[in-house]
Amino acid sequence: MHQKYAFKAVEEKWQQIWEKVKAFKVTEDPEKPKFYCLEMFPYPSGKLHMGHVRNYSIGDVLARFYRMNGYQVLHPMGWDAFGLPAENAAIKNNIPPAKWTWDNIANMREQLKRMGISYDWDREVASCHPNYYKWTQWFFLQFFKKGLAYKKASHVNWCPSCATVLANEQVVGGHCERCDTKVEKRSLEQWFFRITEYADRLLANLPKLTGWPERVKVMQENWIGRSKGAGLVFKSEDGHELRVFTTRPDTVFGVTYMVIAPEHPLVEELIKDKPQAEEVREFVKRVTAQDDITRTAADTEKEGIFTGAYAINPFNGEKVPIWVANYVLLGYGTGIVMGVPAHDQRDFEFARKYGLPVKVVVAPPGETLRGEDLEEAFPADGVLVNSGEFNGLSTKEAIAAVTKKAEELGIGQAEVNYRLRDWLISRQRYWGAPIPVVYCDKCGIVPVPEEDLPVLLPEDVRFKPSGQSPLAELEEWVQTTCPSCGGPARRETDTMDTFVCSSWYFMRYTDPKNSEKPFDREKVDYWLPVDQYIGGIEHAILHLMYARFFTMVCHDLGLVGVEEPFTNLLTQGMVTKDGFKMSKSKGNVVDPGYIIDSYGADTARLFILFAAPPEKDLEWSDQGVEGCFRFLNRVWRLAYDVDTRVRPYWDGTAPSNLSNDAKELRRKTHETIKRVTEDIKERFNFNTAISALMELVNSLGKYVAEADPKEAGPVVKEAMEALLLCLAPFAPHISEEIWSELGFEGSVHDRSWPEYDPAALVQDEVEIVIQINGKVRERLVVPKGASKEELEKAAFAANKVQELTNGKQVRKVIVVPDKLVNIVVG
RNA sequence: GCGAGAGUGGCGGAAUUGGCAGACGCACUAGACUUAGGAUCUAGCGGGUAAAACCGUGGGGGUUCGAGUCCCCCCUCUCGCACCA
Repeated sequence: MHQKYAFKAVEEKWQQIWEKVKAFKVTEDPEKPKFYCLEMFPYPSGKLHMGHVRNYSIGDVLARFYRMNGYQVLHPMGWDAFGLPAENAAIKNNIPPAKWTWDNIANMREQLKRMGISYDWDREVASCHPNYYKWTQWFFLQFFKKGLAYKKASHVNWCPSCATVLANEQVVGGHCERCDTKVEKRSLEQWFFRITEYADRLLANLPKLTGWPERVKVMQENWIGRSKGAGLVFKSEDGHELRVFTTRPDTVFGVTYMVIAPEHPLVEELIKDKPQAEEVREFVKRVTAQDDITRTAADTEKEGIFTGAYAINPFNGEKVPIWVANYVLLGYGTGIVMGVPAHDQRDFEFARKYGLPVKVVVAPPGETLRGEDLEEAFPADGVLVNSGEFNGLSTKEAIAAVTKKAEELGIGQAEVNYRLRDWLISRQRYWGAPIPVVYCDKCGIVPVPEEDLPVLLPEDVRFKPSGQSPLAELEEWVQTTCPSCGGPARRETDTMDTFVCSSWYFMRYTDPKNSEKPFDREKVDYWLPVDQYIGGIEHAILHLMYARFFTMVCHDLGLVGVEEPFTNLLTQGMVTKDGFKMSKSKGNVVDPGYIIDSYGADTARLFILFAAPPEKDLEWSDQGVEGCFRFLNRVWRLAYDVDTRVRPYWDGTAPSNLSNDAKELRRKTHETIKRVTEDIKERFNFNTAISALMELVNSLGKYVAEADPKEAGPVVKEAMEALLLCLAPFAPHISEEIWSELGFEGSVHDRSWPEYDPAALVQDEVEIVIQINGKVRERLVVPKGASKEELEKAAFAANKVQELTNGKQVRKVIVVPDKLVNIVVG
């Protein structure tokens, strides 16, 4: 064994061996329990960053741990390879997106291999490969057949910088989730997935996801935003239907005006021939020009204008004015709201501003409220007043009664509304999976037949600096024949949102080479659900909700048995430096490649796991890395010492009368096994698992230096073996090298995870604490398991205790065996 | 404003069931080895004191023999949502 820890040689050696023998290849084995360990696949930007290192190091610990525990472990890796950066690079450097992407993949694959992550590389997928996106397109066709994919015109989010539309989920605070540009509204015809049809299931299943962080579930719940209420139909004087959604149908007698969203198509109808028409048009123009953030901020001043039209309240026949106002959104409910100022704070503010009447219809039991006296709305439950036949009912009763009445009159029904919108999946971009549809003058929208898939993305394209997709201008690609009538037709030139590609990759991993179908039912059912999914919190809504939706659809299509894809979810924290997320613009990026070159992959992995628990943010520390490097060097020196001095004697059996030091080391060994096992399996606290290993190394080092090698042999062997086995998931290369150098058999990674011996943990003696009035005054070493009486006696026998209790009255003595004695004196 | 989470040495963080606060690591200090030390080893390392006492887990109160941990009130920070009818 070399005296010096040559990490570079060690890591390269084992990486080559593992690759050659395909150490981490896995297949289905119904005899064994399975563990599907998945890390979110990366966008191939070209270089690994520390967030990746953290993500994959966490996953690799679990994968290796469960493998050693006898599981068939599926641990795959692939590439979320479509997306805009490839196009930007193409424009900037004149490299085709495909080449740029594949070069990046090659680089990053090399870096991952240098990290020593235990992937089954035979299962690698890349979403930009025709063998993959063929099936993405196939899914689109299945969705289309089921009516879950459809095209419609609507007001959509447009990112001027990305030159494409975005899904609602990809707009964060009015800005593009990707590039942070302010998003605009455009009226366009686009493809959607009908995710709203699954809103209830997506919501209902959330409580079942017990292995998910609470906050992710809350975020999804808020995003889906279910509210129960009623749909009611009002009519304008000239006969237009005004459908509203309300969560408070009980307040319908309190309606004193109606409000319609400025963008609502009905506005034009209502103001026709009205003297206010021009004024209203100008108002609409002004409001719609505002960006969404200002428009929807809670503190934006409510503004409105009377349309000149009136509506009739179907419940009491009252005639109320119809207004247009900025606080009503076209995108939620019906875009029309009944104004009940007495019981809704927004309506109240609006009514006060424009002098509209405030009519109280709900009051606290036994009290009277007067609309003109109110200083704010009364939104709480109460008893109905001024509401005709419904007077005297409670809010709850009235909601039911009014809804029922509306049904009888044929003017409404109970309704559930969602904040969730359908998923806009078209992108006006080139580097994505083409939507497999053609437009025929005769037949209209025609899906491409399954046997014609994939619709290949032409790779020989030229980019203009304008940022526009070159697909639309590629006439030879756009022009095609209609699969239905054979006549001339034009291809859809939009591609799919990359989140579509990433919504099913975890299923493809189970059968990545299948050319007949996206994946085999038996294989996917063997592996799914993913037992542990690991990734960043930024996907709490986006990817994680889309993937759940996709899995449900696949379930309904009979493609997979499960409805929920991810049993346990771990959201890792950010890697920061100087308190900020690492980013090029901040100039605080630490390159993993540099760390691996300078200290090795084992050190990099160890540091990133040791510095903080996985869910928390992790502050990068160059000195912390040094510390971990020093630790691995200590492990190496320890192994070297053991190899030269103890190993010749370690194959005998341990004497039955071990010295106290030897016993203590055995205890430490087994305690370490216990702690590391529990920290990995039950708590994901890799930082404390590593500190336990450090403690073992410290004890072992001390023992080896002091003990007689002949006596120490077997005990040291046991400790060393446990150390290497427990260290293997964290620092796989050095563990493997020392394992083999010390003459242990086979690969450390093929060995069973060690079990601790409870007998070795038992101590003959324990140190207990003697407290007086709750303060520690003395420590005593007593036989383990001593009785309460014995402990009390021993405590009072101690000099210090006698001194301090002398002349005082002992009021109470609390004895906790093997822990403490607390003497209360007064 | 609403919801979730957090607040412990100079720093990252431990403390799993209410029972020795600060494991482990970093930084720092002293010493050893050395031509040298940014290597390695030994010792120390919350504040305070000559040593003790004493003080100490964001602040205040409470329960308890005993509270970082449980309860109530408050402060600060982070994240999410925010005119959703």
